Amino acid sequence: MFFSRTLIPTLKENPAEAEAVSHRLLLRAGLIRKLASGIYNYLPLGLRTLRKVEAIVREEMNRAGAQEVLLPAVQPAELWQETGRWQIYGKELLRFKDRHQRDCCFGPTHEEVITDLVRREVHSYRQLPLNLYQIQVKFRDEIRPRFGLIRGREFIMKDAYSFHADEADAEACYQAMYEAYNAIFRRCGLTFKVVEADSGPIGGSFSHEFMVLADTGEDLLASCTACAYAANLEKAEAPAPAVSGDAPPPGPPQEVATPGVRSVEEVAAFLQVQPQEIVKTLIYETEAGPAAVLIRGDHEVNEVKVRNLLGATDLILAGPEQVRELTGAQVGFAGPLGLAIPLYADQAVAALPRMVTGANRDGHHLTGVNLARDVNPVRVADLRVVTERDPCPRCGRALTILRGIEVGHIFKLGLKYSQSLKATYLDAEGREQFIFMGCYGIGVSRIVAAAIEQGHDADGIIWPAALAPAPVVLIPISLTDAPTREAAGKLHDDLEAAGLEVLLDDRDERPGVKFKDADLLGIPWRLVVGPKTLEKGQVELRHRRTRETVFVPVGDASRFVREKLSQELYG
RNA sequence: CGGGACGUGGCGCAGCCUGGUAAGCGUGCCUGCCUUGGGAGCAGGAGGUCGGCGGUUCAAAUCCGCCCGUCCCGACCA
Repeated sequence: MFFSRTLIPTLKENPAEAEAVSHRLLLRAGLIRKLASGIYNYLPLGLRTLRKVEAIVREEMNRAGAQEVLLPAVQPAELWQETGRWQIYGKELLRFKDRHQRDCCFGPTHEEVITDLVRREVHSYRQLPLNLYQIQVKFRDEIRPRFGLIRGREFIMKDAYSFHADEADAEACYQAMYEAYNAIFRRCGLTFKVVEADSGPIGGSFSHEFMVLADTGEDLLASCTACAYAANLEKAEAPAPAVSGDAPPPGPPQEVATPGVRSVEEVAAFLQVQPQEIVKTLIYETEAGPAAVLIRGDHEVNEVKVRNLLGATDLILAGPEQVRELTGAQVGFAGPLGLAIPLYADQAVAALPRMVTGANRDGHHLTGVNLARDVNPVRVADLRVVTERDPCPRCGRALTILRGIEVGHIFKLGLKYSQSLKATYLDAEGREQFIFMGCYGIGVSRIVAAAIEQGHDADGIIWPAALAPAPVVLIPISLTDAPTREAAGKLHDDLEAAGLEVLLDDRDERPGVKFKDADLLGIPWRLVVGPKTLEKGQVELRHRRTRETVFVPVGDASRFVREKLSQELYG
């Protein structure tokens, strides 16, 4: 590969539009260019890395017994209406009409299409199990695309769907995918963590996410410092608190005037109590009506847990008008006493012998409230977000909160789509059964960005060897020096003949420019050919990450690089 | 959708408050000379309807309005 003949428009300066490291470097290294918000062109080197990721994903998926297919990007509305998602999926679903005024969408995911295919073609238990995957362009009209390839609207995803005669077989496949995913991310050279995840609106009983650890990650995860427990913060379980031995307060709740004092901090300061003695009453609206959620003042509500407990699809915090209507007071003074809507309390609230709550009266709070004694029946559950102060729910040791970028997610889907789309098979006894399903996604283009978030320094990208657009860059110091030019040309040919991709920087540029670009591009190995070292029959080999430099005989360079690389790729 | 910021040659920016003599800097690009181990130097040159539309004015990159685009924060803590 010749630098001078390849479109690699590197940038000296940071583009104004890019903030995140990976976004900046993807643009500066000339790997991508933006066409519109959240929509990017992949340039030759960016595409090469993308293909590297795809190849690893393919190999491991095939190895795990999955078969590749390619499904359409444009899908008819009818299928989505059949599963009900035409209604449920919000504005993220890009909808449009074809020339016949038929409703269509650009696929954000392919459960409908694949299930439709399988229901048409699979009718017998003899055809199961089946694991079909594709590497496809998806479109999700994100509220706010950001960070370049990390949250684009158009992106490339590997999605696999498996079909089974029974749940046990689906679980075996889930396990196989779990292992395949570990292999994939390991081979990509990423530092990642597998976490328990909420299965979300896709449904299903359990699921895992694969998180690339990076400080810039959008996701928070709780990870045990001692055992293997790790979970998305949305999912992480809070330990049940010890029940207090303290007796409830002697008298009934006391109303105290707290004019203009509404936040937990203000109430704590005003009443001279600890935040953990105060209880926040959050009023939610759901499709099934309003509900109140009680959370300790020093805790945060976990809306995913609330949503799951209530079985609600729509869950939004009530606005000031609804709060007044339901509580009789403005926001800041809501409390559980006398509320005529369903009450839900976090288990930490239920463990409090006495608490301070709003009085449902402007400018007033109640002290000495006891949940069991004073309040209407309350459903108690784990409804809060865990913190680093909480112990691990499995082993009791310390938890730590990390940031990650979600690059993979595996779900056990169950019968959700096979039932709504009537995908059935006949079992050995001739009975019609719904097909059991699983689904498994990998953000292929996101991996490219995640690898950069994890691998970079002040000079540019540091690719894992497996993902680099090319493993070697070859820099001739001078093009006018015939021996240098010839030696570089020969090395280039030798390396390519040995099956290595090599980027020969044949541009008529000064060495400094080439060094800077080589660093920016993040190519793992740099071979420099120059008159000085050539006199000694040597070339210089430098490692991008460690900056370690060795001089090797010209004749040995090709073999040497190959050895170094295979060490890096295969340990 | 709410808040904030931005939009001036390919890229990064200044000029705008205080309208005219402001189309300017750096970099990149082209030509030539020179140079060649960490983004060299000199000389010459190409390239911009100042995001769009409308308004105010004798006069608009500059003031006003609308629109479009882009980025950042938020869209949950009572």
